[in-house]
Amino acid sequence: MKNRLAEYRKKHALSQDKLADHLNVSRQTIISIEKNRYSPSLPLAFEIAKTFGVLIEDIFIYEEEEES
Amino acid sequence: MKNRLAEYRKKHALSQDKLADHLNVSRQTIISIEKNRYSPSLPLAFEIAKTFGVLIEDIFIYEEEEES
DNA sequence: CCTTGACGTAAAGGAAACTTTACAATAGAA
DNA sequence: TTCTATTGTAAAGTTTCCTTTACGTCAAGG
Repeated sequence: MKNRLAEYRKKHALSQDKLADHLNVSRQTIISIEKNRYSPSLPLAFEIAKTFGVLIEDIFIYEEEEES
Repeated sequence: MKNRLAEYRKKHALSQDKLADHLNVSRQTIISIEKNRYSPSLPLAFEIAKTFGVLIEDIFIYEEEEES
């Protein structure tokens, strides 16, 4: 799973902190998603997409993941 | 968060068991999502949408949730 | 009847997502 | 230089997602 969160965030001139506030999550969560440490929950993915006025599919690019 | 998983599953003539197998998750997971006990992870949401050839937004309908 | 398939519940345990706190590094502005 | 904003790391704890196991119900077919 790739994502373009940092890209969209910068395009909208938001800091990680401001975005986290807006989404009601911690800054750590934003960092973790941007750095691809994990995927957001589906509700959070919806909130993110809504924030930028796009589809979930525009920000999050799904690719088969290798299983552990 | 509403979802139309059961609807899409039936439209494709799949049992919960077959769908679970196809998605590599347990039948409990399918039941829990259909019965709205929780939302799927984003990767699973992608797999589900892919299975039915639609967008995540077609199956999962986001609505502001009341916070505990 | 009895069996089988499909759907449902419950509970305990593990894994993934998210929080809070604390601290470090850099860049730009005063 | 010093201050502030921004991004980053790490660790410990909670909540949500998902698994496994076991069992209950109902309908359809033998």
